[in-house]
Amino acid sequence: MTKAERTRQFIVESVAPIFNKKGAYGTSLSDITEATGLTKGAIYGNFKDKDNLAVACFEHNLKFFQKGLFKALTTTDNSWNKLERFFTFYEEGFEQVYENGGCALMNSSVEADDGYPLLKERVSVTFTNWKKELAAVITEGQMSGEFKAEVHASEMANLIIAGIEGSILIAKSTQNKNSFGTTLNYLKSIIEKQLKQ
Amino acid sequence: MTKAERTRQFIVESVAPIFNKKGAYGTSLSDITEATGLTKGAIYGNFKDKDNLAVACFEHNLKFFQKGLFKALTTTDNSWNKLERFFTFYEEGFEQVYENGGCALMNSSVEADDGYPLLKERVSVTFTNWKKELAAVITEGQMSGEFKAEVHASEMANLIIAGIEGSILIAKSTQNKNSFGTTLNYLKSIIEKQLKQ
DNA sequence: GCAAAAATATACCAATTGGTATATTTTTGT
DNA sequence: ACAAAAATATACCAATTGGTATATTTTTGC
Repeated sequence: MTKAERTRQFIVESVAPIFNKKGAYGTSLSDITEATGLTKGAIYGNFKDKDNLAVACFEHNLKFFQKGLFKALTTTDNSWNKLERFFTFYEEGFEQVYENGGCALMNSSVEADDGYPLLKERVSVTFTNWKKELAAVITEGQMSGEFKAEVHASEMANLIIAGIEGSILIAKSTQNKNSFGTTLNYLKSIIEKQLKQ
Repeated sequence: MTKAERTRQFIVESVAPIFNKKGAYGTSLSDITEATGLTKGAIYGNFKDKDNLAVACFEHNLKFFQKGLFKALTTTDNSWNKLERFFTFYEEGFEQVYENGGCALMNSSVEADDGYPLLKERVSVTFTNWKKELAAVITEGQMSGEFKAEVHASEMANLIIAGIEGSILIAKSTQNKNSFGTTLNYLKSIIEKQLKQ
């Protein structure tokens, strides 16, 4: 690992939480130099411009989430246990998400709504993939006879994701951490009723 | 209605959609003067500063929503019909919300997360009130025997709001308008099963 | 229709923004 | 350990930012 690579990573790790909290518009270069202790020269030596740094930070913020998703859904377990692991991952990871400025997907989506076409597209694709992966687990459970056949898998996947994102939003906004876990568990219990034979 | 009041309203109406799309950080004074055709002098003659204008715009963006909520929930109808009206209001109003830059509550919440303590507080209170009003309708339905007694009203209210907000987020992000209505209806059908005796 | 008052425009301000050319320091392979 | 290369710091840039003092225009009550 070369010096440059280490510095790049150091910058991303230092700046990613700030971008997530303040947004790309809201984070200034002085925020960045202050957080890293580096000068503009060093920043621009490692990243072409602020937009490129913003995307790198988004990817970094997303990695944590993607790993958890992957770990939960790619097990040899039965389908409901996969979904349950998925819910547990969110429950356990929420504290960190909360302290880190909330869900990077939501934040980036809201900010990239106007302008930032690159980031906007990245967010859109991530949502779509997330939906697909969840829907696949549901379909799989239907094929094996574990889940009810009449459930519309992709609608259900959409609702689960919506419920999670909305719960994060409310918990953050009302500064009520506990409300997330409560709502998530309630959602889980309803989903379970809907899915299980 | 004095000239100043008319101008204030004109400014808010012209600028509110921009604030909702670009955010308070992202909207510059030149955006504002350009959109209104007025000069800085006129803007600052009517609003103390940008923050005050931002709050006024937020209130304006919220009015539409609050009126609909009020209309849906304050009828002499039975409780489920109230909730159904509520869902219908969102379904019908979504087009406008979509074109206007999304849910003002969500956008403001995400942006006001860091800084903007005044706006942050306004958003928090609005969410809390929304939750209370929904929960009250559910409790009312339980008292009259229309809804199942074992349902936890405020958890259910939280889940409904989370589902709606999350659905807006996904629909906007993936630029799939239809997904909102589909998810909303699915949510409604599940809630109905949970609530009705 | 005419002063007084209110609203708006003009012309400015310091501070900050993202970004860059160049000088200096630090890493690197040998 | 030393020269070449890479990384970082310094010093600058034009443009834009939010904001204001003052001049001008428009509205208002009489």
